[in-house]
Amino acid sequence: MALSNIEKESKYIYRIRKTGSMKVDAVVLSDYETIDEDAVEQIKNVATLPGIVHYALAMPDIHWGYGFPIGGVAAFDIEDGVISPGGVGFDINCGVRMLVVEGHSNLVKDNLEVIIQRLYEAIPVGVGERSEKKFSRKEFKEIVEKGAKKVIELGYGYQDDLERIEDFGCIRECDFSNVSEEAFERGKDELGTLGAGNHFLEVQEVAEVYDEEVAKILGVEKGMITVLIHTGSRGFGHQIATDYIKLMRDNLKEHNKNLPDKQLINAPFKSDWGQKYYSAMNCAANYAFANRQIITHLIRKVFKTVLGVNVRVIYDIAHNIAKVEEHVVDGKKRKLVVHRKGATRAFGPGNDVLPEIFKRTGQPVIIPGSMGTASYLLVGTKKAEEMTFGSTAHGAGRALGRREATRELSTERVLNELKSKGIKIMAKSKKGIVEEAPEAYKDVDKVVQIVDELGISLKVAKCIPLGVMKG
DNA sequence: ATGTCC
Repeated sequence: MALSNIEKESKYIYRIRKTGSMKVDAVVLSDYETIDEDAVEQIKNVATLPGIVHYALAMPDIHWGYGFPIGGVAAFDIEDGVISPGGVGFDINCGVRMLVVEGHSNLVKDNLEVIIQRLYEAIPVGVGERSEKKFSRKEFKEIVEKGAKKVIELGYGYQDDLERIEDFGCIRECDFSNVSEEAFERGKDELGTLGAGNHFLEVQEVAEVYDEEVAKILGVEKGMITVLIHTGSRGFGHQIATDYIKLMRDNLKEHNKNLPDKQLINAPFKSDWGQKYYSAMNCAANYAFANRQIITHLIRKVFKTVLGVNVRVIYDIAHNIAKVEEHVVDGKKRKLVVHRKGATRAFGPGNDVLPEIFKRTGQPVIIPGSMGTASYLLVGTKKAEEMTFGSTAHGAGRALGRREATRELSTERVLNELKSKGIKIMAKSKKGIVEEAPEAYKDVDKVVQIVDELGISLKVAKCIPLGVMKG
């Protein structure tokens, strides 16, 4: 790979010194072999944006995305910095929630086929798939302004679930009046649906525990059955991203005239357009928290009905979002707009925003693997707060583009490989199976090893898949 | 990711 101007700073830390219009350095946390040149070009572009602070960062799962790379973290000064839809991603608050099933694991294993089947029947999955449940416009507004809390009030889950969700499942700086009618129309029938692409629902087993004490506090033990939900804000968030990319393009021509890449379209955070996008984006973030909450409720119903067992929430994280946070930069506390696109918040022990239960451990971090590979539960660290604006990786990261994967892999082979590992799969589309094949992704074990070794999040447990459901 | 192009 011909990466120019990249310096090895230490193991897994590579720095690209600022040149040209870059305002800060770019830093890539990865092993050299897997760094993709196009994605490095993107992180260098991000470093040119107004008000960027300290450095533009890339996590070990970095790969090419719309404008900003996926696996990217960029923090902007709240006063003279910007907010960019491309720095959040189209699937606003795409994220992961981990659940644990109470009762003996063999009960689930012996009934796996029926459990997967029932989950498949209970949770709408696939492109454009609608929910049976219809919410009124008034309810919908409250859901996108109050997030998981509102759907819990409507009967989808328990009050206790809330402290097990990042930001308690609600981002307050939101305003439904900044959401288009079209976004509402697309979103109103999709609450409680999984979607397609890399979204999935997986039944897993805790195969290994690296830190017994922390695992116990988080609520997992070796041998337990977990369920992982990976989904986001569906057509609702997608439409909000689309709307504001266009609005910023039409209304902020002068501000955006010197962009190295049109896809980096952005607005000054404190400007009208910046605030409008921020408040609409947060509606989508709340929608996604509510979506994962409703899906949790549907999963609980299946496990209760089929096996008579309860399901608890371990944690729910966002990995496509921009947030206002306080961080210490060069010894000074500053208010920043932190963009995490394919990156997970990883706040450490003692952080003020965490609930009591996680004050000792740091916040739980969930890093899912690709279909048929392991997923990890970790905790955030002080080191992440010092080094990465409190961030870590979000997954395996694509190695092959969707088109490449479709060309190079066969559905049959992917299915046979899953079968040979004893993994049950229910999938809506054949196309999805090849696009999401393990071979299309980097090695999640390696990504997790790197973030753990860097100390920006620490391994707690590893879960291996038993059954998976996909769009 | 996505009513896989307005």
